[in-house]
Amino acid sequence: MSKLDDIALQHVAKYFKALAEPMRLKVLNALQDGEKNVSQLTAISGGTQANVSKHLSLLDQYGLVKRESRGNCVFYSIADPSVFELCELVCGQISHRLSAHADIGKLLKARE
Amino acid sequence: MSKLDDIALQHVAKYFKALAEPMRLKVLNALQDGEKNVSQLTAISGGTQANVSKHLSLLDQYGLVKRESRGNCVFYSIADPSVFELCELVCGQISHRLSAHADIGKLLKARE
DNA sequence: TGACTATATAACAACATAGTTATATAGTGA
DNA sequence: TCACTATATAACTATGTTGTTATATAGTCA
Repeated sequence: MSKLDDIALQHVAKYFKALAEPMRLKVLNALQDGEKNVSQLTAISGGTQANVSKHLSLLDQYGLVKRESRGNCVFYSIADPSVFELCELVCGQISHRLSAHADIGKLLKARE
Repeated sequence: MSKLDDIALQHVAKYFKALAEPMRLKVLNALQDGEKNVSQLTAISGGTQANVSKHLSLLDQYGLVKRESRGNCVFYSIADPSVFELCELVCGQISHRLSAHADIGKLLKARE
C-alpha cells in the first residue's frame, strides 16, 4: 500500500506542480472562454513565444490542455473544466486567509 | 486590473506550489485524522526530522497547517480541511486521465 | 544545574525550473 | 520553389528547491 500510495502522491504532486506557476495559470485563465492559438496566448500573457510554447507543452503533457493543429496554427483548449473548481477553491482559501489578517492590502503588497 | 490579477495569480500559484510535493502531501494526509507532533510525522512519513520540520515550517507559513507547542512537543494540524477537497478533485482528474488510456498499470509504472 | 528529548535552523550539494536567444520545423500561398 | 508565418526546441543562465548533516534552541525531569 505505501509503495502505491507514494506513486499516487507523486502523481498528485505533479498535477499541483503544473498549476504552481503564475504564467501557466494565466494561460489557463485565458483559455477559460474558449480555445486560443499560441500567438493569441502569447499576446494575452505578455510572455515570449518560446516561453508560452514551453508552458503549453508542459500543460499538454500533464493533460491539462488539449492540442489541435489547424492549418498553420496550433489551438489549445482546456482539457477538463474542473481545473477551475480547483482554482476557485484555492482563491477561496486565500481570500479567507487574507481576511483573517486585518489588512489585505498590506499582505497583497508583501507578496512572496 | 492586470496588475492586481498578477498578484492574485502569484498567490494562487504559491498555494499550489505548497501542495506540489509528495512529502508535504504525505504529511497533510497523515494529519487528516487529527493533529500529530513532529516526531510522529517524521516516523509516518519516513523522512528525516530536519526535512519534515522544514516542510512543516513551509506548510505553516502558507497557512495550510496550524502549529501549537505543548510542553516539549510541537503539534501540527490541518488549518482548513477543504484542502482535501482539492486533493480529491485532483485524484479524480488523474484517475480519469489514467483510465482514458487503456493500461493504468503501465502509466503508474511510467511515472514521471 | 545537568542530562535528555524534541524541534528548528544553517550550510551545503544536487537537481529542477523559468526565461532568454537563436534556431529548427512545418504549413501557406505566390 | 521561395518567402512568410506559426510553433517547437536546444542551449544556456539564473534562480529556487529538496534533502542531508551538523548544530542551535528550548522544554522536561532528575
